[in-house]
Amino acid sequence: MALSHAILTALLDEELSGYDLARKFETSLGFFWAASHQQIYQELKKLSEGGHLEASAVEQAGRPDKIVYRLTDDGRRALADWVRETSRRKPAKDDLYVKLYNVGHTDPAPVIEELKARRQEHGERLALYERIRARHYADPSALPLQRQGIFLALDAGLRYERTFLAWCEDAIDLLERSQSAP
Amino acid sequence: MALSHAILTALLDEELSGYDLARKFETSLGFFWAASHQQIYQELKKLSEGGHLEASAVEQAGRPDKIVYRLTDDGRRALADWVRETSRRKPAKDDLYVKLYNVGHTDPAPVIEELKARRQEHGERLALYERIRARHYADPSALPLQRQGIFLALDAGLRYERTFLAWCEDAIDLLERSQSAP
DNA sequence: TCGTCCTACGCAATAAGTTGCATAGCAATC
DNA sequence: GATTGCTATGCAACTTATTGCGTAGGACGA
Repeated sequence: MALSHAILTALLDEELSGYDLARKFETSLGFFWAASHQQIYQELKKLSEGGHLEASAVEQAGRPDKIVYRLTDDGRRALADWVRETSRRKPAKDDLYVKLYNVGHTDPAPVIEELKARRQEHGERLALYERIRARHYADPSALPLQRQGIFLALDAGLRYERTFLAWCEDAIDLLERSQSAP
Repeated sequence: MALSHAILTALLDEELSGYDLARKFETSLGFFWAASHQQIYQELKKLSEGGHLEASAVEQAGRPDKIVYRLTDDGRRALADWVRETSRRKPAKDDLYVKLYNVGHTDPAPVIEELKARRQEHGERLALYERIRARHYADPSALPLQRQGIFLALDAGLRYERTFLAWCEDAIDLLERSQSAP
């Protein structure tokens, strides 16, 4: 009951094709709720059948035709209902933490390597978030309400990446020190 | 390919029944990889059939009999192989962020309520992590390697909760200010 | 013209996770 | 003696997500 709501959310302001949505889920909303194109197309079909979306075929010149989806009143209502429901937090579910539990039983070197790869990856993501913030959300309190919500999600992402990055550094330090002086 | 490895990891040092594992997954490892008892029992069956675990029935007096599982050499090897593989990060997938994207289109009040509930929840989790650290991991660099990995996971959890909590406060502030002075 | 890339949509199989229900022994308590 | 609660295990149905593959049109450059 979740990807469907993310899709409805993505269609709040604009009508999009499955392809457009798939691209959108590679950035923005996709930072907080990832989905592959296969999943998206399936979900779109269900949502249309359920009356939450309305599909219309659009002929295009110079490229394949497409199907564009837009929110129905029903869909808009269902989404608003969902926002009103309370949701539960989900545990992190990151392999890395499980791997850390293995550190005493297995060579820590590959885990250290993975930590370094993550440091790189999260550093890049952090830089990306920072660029987005500088470009679009420089003065949060001046934003209209609609953009404030998105800013807050971005801000959560920013803080998360920063925190993870700092942890990574310390984790690498600790494990490398233990390895060189056992 | 993930819960199975979490289960193997949980069985590194001790042999446990499905019931024991289910309880273990409510704390410690479960903070980083949640699983229900149904999932655990199914996975245990698969892992035994695959030769990664060995099952033995244990008769008990005063309570129902149980089945205890222990790692086979094969399982230990498979686990070590998995630790050596590199894994990818997973996106957060928290409903809350998707809901924030709805804030301009819907009444923000229920989202603010949810933020407050989360503040409470994450505050409690943080306090729990802090108690665990004070009790068992007061001096990280003095720990044996095996405990260091677990400490690092705990430390990641600690930092995450602290960061989330601070974000929550700021998010509530921002949204409440916007609401009272639109 | 051949290969590659982008747009655009989809199927099928499998894996992973959730929800609801069921069973059963024993202990303690009311 | 009936209810509640803990230990202990499981089935069945369903939803959600992943992986791999397939089709097809047009653009663009070598």
